[in-house]
Amino acid sequence: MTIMHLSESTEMYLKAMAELGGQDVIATARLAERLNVTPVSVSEMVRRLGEQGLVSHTPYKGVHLTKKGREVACNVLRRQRLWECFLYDHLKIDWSQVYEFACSLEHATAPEVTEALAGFLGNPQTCPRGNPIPAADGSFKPLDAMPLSEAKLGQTAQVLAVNATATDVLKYLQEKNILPGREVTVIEVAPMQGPLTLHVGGKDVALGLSMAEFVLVKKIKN
Amino acid sequence: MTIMHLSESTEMYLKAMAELGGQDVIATARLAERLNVTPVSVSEMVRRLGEQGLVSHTPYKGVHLTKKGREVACNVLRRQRLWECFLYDHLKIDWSQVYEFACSLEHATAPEVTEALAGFLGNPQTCPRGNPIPAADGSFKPLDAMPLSEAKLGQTAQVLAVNATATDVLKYLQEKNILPGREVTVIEVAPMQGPLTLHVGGKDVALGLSMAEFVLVKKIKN
DNA sequence: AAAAATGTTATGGCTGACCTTATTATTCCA
DNA sequence: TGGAATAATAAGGTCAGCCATAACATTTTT
Repeated sequence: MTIMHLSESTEMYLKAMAELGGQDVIATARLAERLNVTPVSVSEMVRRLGEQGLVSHTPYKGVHLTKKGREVACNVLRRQRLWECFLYDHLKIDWSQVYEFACSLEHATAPEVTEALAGFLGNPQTCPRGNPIPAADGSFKPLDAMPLSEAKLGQTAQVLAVNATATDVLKYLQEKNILPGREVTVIEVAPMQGPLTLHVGGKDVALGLSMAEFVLVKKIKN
Repeated sequence: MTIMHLSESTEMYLKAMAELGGQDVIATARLAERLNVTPVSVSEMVRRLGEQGLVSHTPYKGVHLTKKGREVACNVLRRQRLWECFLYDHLKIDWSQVYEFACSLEHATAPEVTEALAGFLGNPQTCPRGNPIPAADGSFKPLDAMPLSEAKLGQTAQVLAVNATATDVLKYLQEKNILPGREVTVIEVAPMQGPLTLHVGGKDVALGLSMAEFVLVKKIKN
């Protein structure tokens, strides 16, 4: 693997794609949203990433990670999630803030430090948000889960992971107790892309569909 | 204290000044050396830092930290050195590499993380290189030490701290056993800014004067 | 099939932190 | 005191990563 210096920005683009795409093709607009930049900026950056062989872009159809890009992205995710573990388990940083702090650290982490950290933490398999941590060799088994947004009325499911990254979103989910391990039941599905109403931890909670997309669950009943 | 985003570069300049100046006036050329940039770039940056009230510059006389600049610098040093402790004590990173890895992390560390880390580490007072760690409020008692470069022939002294930052320099000092806690005896002082010859750990070691400036010692005999 | 929405490209601009080269100012020292 | 060394300033350039605006292409919806 060629050694090259990837900028923080590059890492953020690749990570975003891994987080919200995995293998699939991703709309450039989704990237713009998640990264908080304009679509024009995404287009520019996607071209640069394409030139570096990290992504492959079919105009008007979306963009996806190449093998090389996915390797880099998994590496970034590994660092990110290991730091999340450290910040949460050892530094007792608030759950909703862990992602953003880990994100900064991630970009500044040399491979030696990453592996030493993994050892220190005991090679954890998931981060505090429930997402799997890719192995040092880049291998990565995605969760067998579905987005809560696809759950049917009456369904009870267990939250496996939260794939959101924005601190305010994480804070909201934390307050509403929509956290890994919890069980939620869908008690209402409003029409017209309206919110889901969930029963969780003895309370009813309304959750917008777009937020529900980032809550990954496993059916456990019905 | 006004909240503002200081760039990584700004932090590096201020840290460099704190490391090699403390209170004193520093020649812009020394900054250029340590930061590995041209004197012209230092001039530019010093102007910018001056405009932000972080340093005060008297042309041809040098530059020094303002109160505000020193506060920021101490904060940076605190983060830097706390990470050094973590990397060395917990991740078992090689002594000579700890500085550079900590340096990257430092710029990416939020105040909450800094303080949580300090707590986790048990509020250490010195970093693995022997330098004192400024307190959270910015207070900072410098070492009562002299540079080894000023030691006289025949002098025996104990190394208190190593103020070098370049990994190759640290590696050299590590190999030669010039480390905090060690005792060194000056057995020769070559003329014309020539090297010192030291006796340390049963061996004789030659040390250039400029490197010796970054080894801080306390006289213990003669 | 036309209109609306979405995605892409082109152009030009900005910022921070560097760089080089050349000129000018100051300080130091013999 | 005059030349050498050092420091500062000026002018112009680069690069990444963003921005806005506008034109154009494609896809989706009606």
